[in-house]
Amino acid sequence: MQDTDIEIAELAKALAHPARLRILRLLLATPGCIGGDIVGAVGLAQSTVSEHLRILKAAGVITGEISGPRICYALNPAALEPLADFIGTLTAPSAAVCCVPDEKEIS
Amino acid sequence: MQDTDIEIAELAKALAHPARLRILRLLLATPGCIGGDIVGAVGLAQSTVSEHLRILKAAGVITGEISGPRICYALNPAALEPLADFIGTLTAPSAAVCCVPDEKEIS
DNA sequence: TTCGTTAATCGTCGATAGACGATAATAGTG
DNA sequence: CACTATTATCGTCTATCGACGATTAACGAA
Repeated sequence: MQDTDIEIAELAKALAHPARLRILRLLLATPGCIGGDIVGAVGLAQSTVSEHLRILKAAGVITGEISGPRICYALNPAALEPLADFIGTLTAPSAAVCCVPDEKEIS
Repeated sequence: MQDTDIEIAELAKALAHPARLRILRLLLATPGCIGGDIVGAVGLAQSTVSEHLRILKAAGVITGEISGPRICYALNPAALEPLADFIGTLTAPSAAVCCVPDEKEIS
């Protein structure tokens, strides 16, 4: 159970910064690819934003795909499942499962 | 939206440590009050555990009630709702609501 | 190939987190 | 009141985070 907790803690740490939440919201609101627009949107230095993107990528929350000279970032919400499950366990001690059991392959 | 992100980041930070996750699991598995049993369970120094408990309490994730010479800690899962909502927004861009609709007003 | 654009990396700095032992503070008991 | 048990706080240390400027790497276009 310890490595699971470590994994969940890593995910939570990835979300534990307003700038990273902002980036995720930005990616959610922008279905297409955006590259350095993130830098302008969060109002931080380019290197700082790159570091935040690296952290999010390392946690698996986003994916980066090279698209010409820039990089297309996209959300990977499935990576957050362990964290979501943990929160769900805490918030719903009685009604454990509420959703469809496998939403992995939807398309 | 910024203060919301800060609040969510604070919640995520509270979960961003294996020892704190362990404490939360312990509280979930122990409906009754436990005090210093947490210290023995997590295997850290008493002062360190007290600090983790303080962080969790500051985030509102747990509550502490004085019960004689010891303190009864209890989960307060409702405090995690902003974080859970955020994750839900990311993970379910299309199917927004999947659960019981009466928990909060779904917006 | 050379240039311009974009992203990642490096080095550095200050601030914060995390751990510990030691020391208070609190509450019940004799 | 004195004593014990439990918890919180303090002081200190190391490690990590977060931000920045500067530099480097990768790629398309001229």
